[in-house]
Amino acid sequence: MLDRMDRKILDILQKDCTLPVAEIGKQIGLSTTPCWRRIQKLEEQGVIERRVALLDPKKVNVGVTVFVSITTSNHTKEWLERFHAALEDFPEVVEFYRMSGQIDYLLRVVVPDIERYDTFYKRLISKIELYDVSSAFAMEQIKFTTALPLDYAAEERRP
Amino acid sequence: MLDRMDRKILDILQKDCTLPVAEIGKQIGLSTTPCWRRIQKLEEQGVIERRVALLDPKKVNVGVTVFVSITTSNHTKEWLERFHAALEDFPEVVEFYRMSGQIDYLLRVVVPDIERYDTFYKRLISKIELYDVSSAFAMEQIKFTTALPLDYAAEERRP
DNA sequence: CGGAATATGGAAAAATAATCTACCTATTCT
DNA sequence: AGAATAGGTAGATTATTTTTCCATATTCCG
Repeated sequence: MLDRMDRKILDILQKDCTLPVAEIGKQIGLSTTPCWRRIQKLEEQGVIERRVALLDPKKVNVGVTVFVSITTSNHTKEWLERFHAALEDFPEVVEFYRMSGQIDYLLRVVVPDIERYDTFYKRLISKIELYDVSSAFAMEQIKFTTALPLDYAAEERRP
Repeated sequence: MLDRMDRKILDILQKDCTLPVAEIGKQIGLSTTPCWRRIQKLEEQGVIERRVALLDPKKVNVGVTVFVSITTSNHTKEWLERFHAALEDFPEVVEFYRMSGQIDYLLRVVVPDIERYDTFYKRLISKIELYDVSSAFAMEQIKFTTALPLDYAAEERRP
């Protein structure tokens, strides 16, 4: 269970993990040591998975996001494994979900432009057979955050 | 332009931004000071936007991802602003795109379970009028990374 | 109830890392 | 040749993390 202090710490670290522990402590009303211990514990428990640098997509030339909906007719274990492995190899695929409903899989792909998406697409379908692929282009990224809501963490988690 | 060294640095920092500069330097074959200077520059240029802690979604009780496709009939400026503002207020909405094609907007929403999604959905439609809303549930998050591909950053970026 | 065990908070010191400066060298470009 | 760029070393300074030691609650049994 995460108490109010833990959630305050996580709230801060999800926005900026460069702040000194002493500063975080000050913000939440805790001295350095207990604040530091809580952070350690959150890391041990795996609540904090890691700390990473976030880059500006445009500045690394991947300003275009495409959502790719995939349907497959092949549901064998062997195909699935090849599919997963294939997508791991594409750094352009930044998110990959197995879905319920009509669509089997959903990808979020980042590329510099539409031409490059086409190149990616060709490489994808040459690597693995897919029944149906449909691409939807994002015109604008209005919101993107890695900060998860913490309100639900106050309750007991389902097992 | 980002040269090979910059990309190596970014590659490391996208995975783990807690490493000491000296250690990063060692990994890429650069002494501390020039490595440090490059990181400073990448931050000034805004290539590195910020450094954040990533949490385990399940451990903060938001293990369920839902993609929400929204179509609207209202395209006035006033409606748009209210729409954007409304979604900013929902911490469950972690991604929000304006799309081309049939669907106008796409959201990624994180919640603890389907019941909670329903609660979210009701709050959403009570806040703003939407023409059509369609929800697709992710059964499994197979891949999720904040690390952008860096191969395209080697080229000149379009203005 | 008393007291051990546990959890939590705090102060201060020790260890580590970041930051910044100065100066030197090699390479490239004009 | 001279300017500009990039890397290197060394050292001083500051900032931060990590550890140690201690105090205070709170809980849980016998």
